[in-house]
Amino acid sequence: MLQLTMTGEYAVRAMVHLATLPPDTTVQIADIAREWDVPEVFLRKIITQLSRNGLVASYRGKGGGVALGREAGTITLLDVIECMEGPLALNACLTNPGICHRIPFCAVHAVWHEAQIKLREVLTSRTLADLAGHHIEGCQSAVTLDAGILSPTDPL
Amino acid sequence: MLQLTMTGEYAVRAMVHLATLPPDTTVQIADIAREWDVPEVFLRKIITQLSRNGLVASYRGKGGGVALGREAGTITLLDVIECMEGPLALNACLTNPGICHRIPFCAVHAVWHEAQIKLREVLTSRTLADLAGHHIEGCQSAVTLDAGILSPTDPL
DNA sequence: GGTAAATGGGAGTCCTTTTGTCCCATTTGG
DNA sequence: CCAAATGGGACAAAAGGACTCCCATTTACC
Repeated sequence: MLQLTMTGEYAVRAMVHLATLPPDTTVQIADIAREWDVPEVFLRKIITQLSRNGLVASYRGKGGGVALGREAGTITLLDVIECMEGPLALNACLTNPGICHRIPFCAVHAVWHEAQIKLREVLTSRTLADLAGHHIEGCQSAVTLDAGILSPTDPL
Repeated sequence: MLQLTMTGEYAVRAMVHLATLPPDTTVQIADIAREWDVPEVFLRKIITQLSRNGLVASYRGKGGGVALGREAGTITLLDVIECMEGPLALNACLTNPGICHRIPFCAVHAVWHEAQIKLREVLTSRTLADLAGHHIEGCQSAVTLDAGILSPTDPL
């Protein structure tokens, strides 16, 4: 299917969570799992993978936990997704040219190529810092909503 | 996975094939299957689905076959893909808002929304007429290559 | 009418991927 | 040493993808 998997989705949630914390703060996987509705043991696998690629730093032993592996401003959404799902390939012919023997005269291939470039552009245009910032703002808006200062129907 | 399925890929091949034919020409499914390396029985299922949505017109009985259901210029790549794979949804939260209880303050959701719009733009920017045209040109280039007028290393 | 040639449709098979779980090893602070 | 944390391998259930089989239906032509 042309859709992000739960693995990728969960990874993004975890990374956004980490990005909202003050730099170098560590948090435990169980806490992330609880707050973002992710099965804990599964999230452990996911974070291990992120850790192997340097996107998160993990600390074992009592008092350990995980933190962002690099500065939030240097990690894009695409980084997280490709870490879990492998290189982006909207169509198999984009990574494995041998599959389609009609390249180089396949016009469809060119369209997929263009589509993939556009998708990459969007997915690399926001860093975790951006996403975390908006997330925090959004939460504050929500709190404001709860406080009744804004009507629930007001546009954000 | 974030990738087109074989079902969608085969459907595109078949539609491009139909679009290269003169208007209202019918061809048999077995012929398309043979020429484009698609399992015939499987392609029959795919074309049935395209037929149900009016993208192809099918004629049963001896001497029957299939043809384009509408003018090639009115059918986009997205039409074909969505016919086979359902509505485009890069992330589940785009079609099923209830899944993510953090909307409307989820910044990631907004990114997926933008990415999907861009992807739709590309996939709707080319009709089968465009693709068939380029396909024919490409084939002619290939023929020219075969004739030895151009070197195989010459850029197309 | 009968037969051959074409698409239509339901059911089912096989395989891979996804989405997890279980259990235990390893690390580390107190 | 013990409790608390991550790491890793094996495994399991469920879903989805990629087909096949069998037969029904339609139609042209003799």
